[in-house]
Amino acid sequence: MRIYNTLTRQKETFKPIEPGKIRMYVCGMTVYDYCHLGHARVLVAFDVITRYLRHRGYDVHYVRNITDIDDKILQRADENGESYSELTRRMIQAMHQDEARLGVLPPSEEPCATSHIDDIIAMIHKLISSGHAYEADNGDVYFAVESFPDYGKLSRKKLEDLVAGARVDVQEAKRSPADFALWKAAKPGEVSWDSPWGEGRPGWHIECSAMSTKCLGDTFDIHGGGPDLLFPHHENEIAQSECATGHAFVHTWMHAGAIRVNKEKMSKSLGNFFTIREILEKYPSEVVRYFLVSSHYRSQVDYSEDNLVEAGQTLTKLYHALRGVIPAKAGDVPETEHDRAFEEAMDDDFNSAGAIAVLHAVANEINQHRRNGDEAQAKQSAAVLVRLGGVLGLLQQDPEAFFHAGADGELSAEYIETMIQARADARKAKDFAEADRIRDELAEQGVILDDSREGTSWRRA
RNA sequence: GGCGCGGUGGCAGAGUGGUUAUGCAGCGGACUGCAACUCCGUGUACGCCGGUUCGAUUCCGACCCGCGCCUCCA
Repeated sequence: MRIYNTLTRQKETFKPIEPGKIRMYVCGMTVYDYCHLGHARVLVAFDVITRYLRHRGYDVHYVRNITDIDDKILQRADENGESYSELTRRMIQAMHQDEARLGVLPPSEEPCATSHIDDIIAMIHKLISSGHAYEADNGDVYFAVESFPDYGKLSRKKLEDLVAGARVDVQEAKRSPADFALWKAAKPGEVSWDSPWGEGRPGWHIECSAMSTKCLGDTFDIHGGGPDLLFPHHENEIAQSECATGHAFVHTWMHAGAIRVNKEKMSKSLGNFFTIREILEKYPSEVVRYFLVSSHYRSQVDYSEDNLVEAGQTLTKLYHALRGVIPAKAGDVPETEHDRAFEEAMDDDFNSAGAIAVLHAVANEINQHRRNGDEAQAKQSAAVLVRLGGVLGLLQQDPEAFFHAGADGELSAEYIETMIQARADARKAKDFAEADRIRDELAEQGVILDDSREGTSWRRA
């Protein structure tokens, strides 16, 4: 299996530190607002990666953190007139709902920053005593970037360039402009924790270093996250962790690609981001997941109406192959050439787009068997399709449920069934004008009818 | 300015030194009361210019264009 490592900028043959086991950490979200599409991309990407690694027989310990204390959380809670903990409680709950709807399995562990203040303080303490951090005049504690010769190895930045750059926040209290906060002194009235350096709270980067090493050890296999975390967040994590533990931090760094919206960068500052729940009002959740999985996790994807509609059409085709076929029992279906082709694609840096092409080949095979009247073979192939789809977190619904799922305000299933019966009566009486009128009427309301020997089934457009 | 990624057919999106990606859409045929679904067939491709090679979309170099990070953001 080969995985692209951001640290070396190339695909490498993957070898776990401990045979058969994989320790993975992914930066989760800061819970001050609902999850947006960018979060969905990272969530789904690492969900597919975890599912595939497990499919390959690895015991995966997947840790994804929650940042539940930071400036944005305090600011938002203040605006809302609620406590920071009430805000984060609500947002964590919402995140779990969104995840579940996208078919994202929960991580093995989900540590929160505020539950690990002791570990964070212990790590800062180590950094100060080893000369990698210092307490500044303003009460903050900073990491001394110049004390770590490897600083910049992940993002390939040179310290002199960063220091010379105009965008670095120059603060009097810092020794070097590129130094970053490990501990922030509390302002009056702010929520805070006691520490050797006075009341305050952790900086953003330190929690990930403290929690990842706490949960997974000084050195672990994979660390992932969104594309914009590469610098400074992950660069800083490396500096903190390697200085504190004296060991290499992470073997393989993985970063998902960015999401664009109608060919424009999606970002907080542009205000053009969509939350997952907004998107799920317009499209079925599995269509959104299919859209995300149908391109490689590192590529940039463009969210647009056209692209989502196409994803829906394609997923519909796959479910059509499964409709009316009861898959054979998984245990009765030996590995096929499709399984091998699927794994060949996924072994190459999780090429889910290539893997989906295999799904289409299997669907085509089901349809051919059915056309040839070979139900037994169709059941076998259907089992393969469900098995491989499951590795991507797709095609696990009952096909009828997928076709019938509708939003509020759409025609009810009962009404549709009644109309189908009326049309069947008309057809029996050879009153095709009436039959077509009913079909057209339903079509106008977004319901498409499919006739077959067994009767008429329906789906929503 | 510094660092990095990419330009594939109408669209989406893989991949490869010589042989079909795949999907959506289109066209022709079969099936159907007519459709839908499905099946069969079919067209359109690798930004530009050089180089290496028997042969390059695939390797190398220059150029053009797009994008990302360098600032809170996944």
